[in-house]
Amino acid sequence: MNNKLIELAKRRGLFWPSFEIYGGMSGFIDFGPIGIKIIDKIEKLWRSHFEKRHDFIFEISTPIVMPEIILKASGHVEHFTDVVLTCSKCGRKYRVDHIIEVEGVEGWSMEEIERYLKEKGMKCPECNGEFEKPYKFNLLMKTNIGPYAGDIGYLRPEAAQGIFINFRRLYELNGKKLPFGVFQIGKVQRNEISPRKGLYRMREFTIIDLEFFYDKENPSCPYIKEIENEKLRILRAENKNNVLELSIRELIRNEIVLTEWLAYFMYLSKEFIRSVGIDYNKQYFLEKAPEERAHYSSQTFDHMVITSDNTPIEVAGFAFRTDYDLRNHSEKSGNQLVAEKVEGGKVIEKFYPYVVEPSFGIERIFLVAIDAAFKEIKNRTILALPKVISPFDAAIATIAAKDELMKVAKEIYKSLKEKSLDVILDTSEYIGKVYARADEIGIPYVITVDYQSLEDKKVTIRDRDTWKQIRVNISELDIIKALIKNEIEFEKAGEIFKN
RNA sequence: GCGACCGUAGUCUAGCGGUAGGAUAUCGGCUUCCCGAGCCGAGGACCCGGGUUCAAAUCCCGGCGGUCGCACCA
Repeated sequence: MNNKLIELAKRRGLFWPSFEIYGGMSGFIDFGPIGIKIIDKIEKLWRSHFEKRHDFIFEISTPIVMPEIILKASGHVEHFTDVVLTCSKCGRKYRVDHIIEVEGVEGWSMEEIERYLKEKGMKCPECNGEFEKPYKFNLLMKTNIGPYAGDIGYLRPEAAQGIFINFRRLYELNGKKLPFGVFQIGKVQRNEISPRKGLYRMREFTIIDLEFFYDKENPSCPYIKEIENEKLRILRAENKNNVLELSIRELIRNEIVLTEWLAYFMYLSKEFIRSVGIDYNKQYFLEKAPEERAHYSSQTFDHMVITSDNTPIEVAGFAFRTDYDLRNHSEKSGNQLVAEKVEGGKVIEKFYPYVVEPSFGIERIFLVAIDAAFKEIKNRTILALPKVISPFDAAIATIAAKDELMKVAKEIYKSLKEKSLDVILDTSEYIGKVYARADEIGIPYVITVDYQSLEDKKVTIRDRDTWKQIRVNISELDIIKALIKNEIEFEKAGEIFKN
């Protein structure tokens, strides 16, 4: 990631490494006042794409700590554990299933693995050295719930399980109708072996998991018709060299995407990621090969974004979880997490709904958004964020730090706040500095009170991207709302202003 | 976890055995001032611990972090 962007982030309060005064700890990031505002707007924008335009998608919130039994049922305790083999000679580490290619090796005890290695005389494939004793590495963060050591808890590695285990209630709340989707936004933890690359691989991060439940015998998505000609860029698992550009119709007809709903959500995701400032041609969906997929998934696409230094970053995942989770939790809990088929007022069948899961990493979306927005023009740094995710709608400045100008600026600040505009007052400095500072954190507009404002009750609005200015009546400043939504052209929003 | 490099004000950086310097940011003063403007003034730093030395930011050892490469990445 761009060093200048990191420096900007620390200097202007977007984010910085956590626990700094005690030396720090990689994999954790603190978000500052400006970073949080951007994150908040990204979440709002996500809601406007996925929640607000559907009446069958709603939000819940469940605990971060989970009793062990839940993550055992979900398969995470078993599958999130890697048995690692270390070569005593060259120090390379391998996952045991990469060395011992025997069905069910994940279930073996450490002793069994050690005996097998000895019997077969297996050595390090790189240097032919002997292996050390195998050991388990679990990516789940472990804790105890209450005072008894036997009550093991884990910090959730995904927000999904909190939704699955509530299926019965959620299904009831939706009037026992399918399909419907439930999401939650929250922190999750994964004990990564060696987190790197700043914001990219974190031990704690914010996820949006959307679990969408539908009847597999009625799998069609009514929105597909509207979007079937829209194209997605796809990288197939069997041919990772060529990005294919395929329409939604082709993806479904050729069974490249196995379910209509998954294709629909992938389309929404493309639009969402575009709205945070990422061009179509910097996005693609990467199909995961069977051995690359999570244990619960029958098909997975990763939504990738190519950053300014040409690195692909996974910002979202689309998994076809089938009935894996509801089935497992039903069997392990003894509760029937099922939907009902009713005919003539009678329940004639109970079944497990199928699940497709769009899952988003907020910090990564934040990362690609600021990366794409970062520009250097004429020795100036500009974070050209889309206006909807800018930390503020506008800054209010004065041409000089004079009391009579400040008074007007404060009145404007107060009245725009009352009109629900997200504004900040920055009146203490030379105007060029205010503009530069506003540019650096991506504020799209700066409203400036000058001496003439005292006479004509007008102020200038300066545009971040063009540096053009218009002059508008103070009483009409809520035109900023229309400007933010791109409902009106900047130069038509007021009189052109020139010095 | 292994290897290489690195850790100095909020930020960027100079110093590499002898008073820790600059830029920028911050604070105060002046400045009728539309793109990091100018002048004056102020405060602010050697990651932690141990060792060598008359003297350590500097050399050595250990720790903690970071960057990159290898490995790992549900």
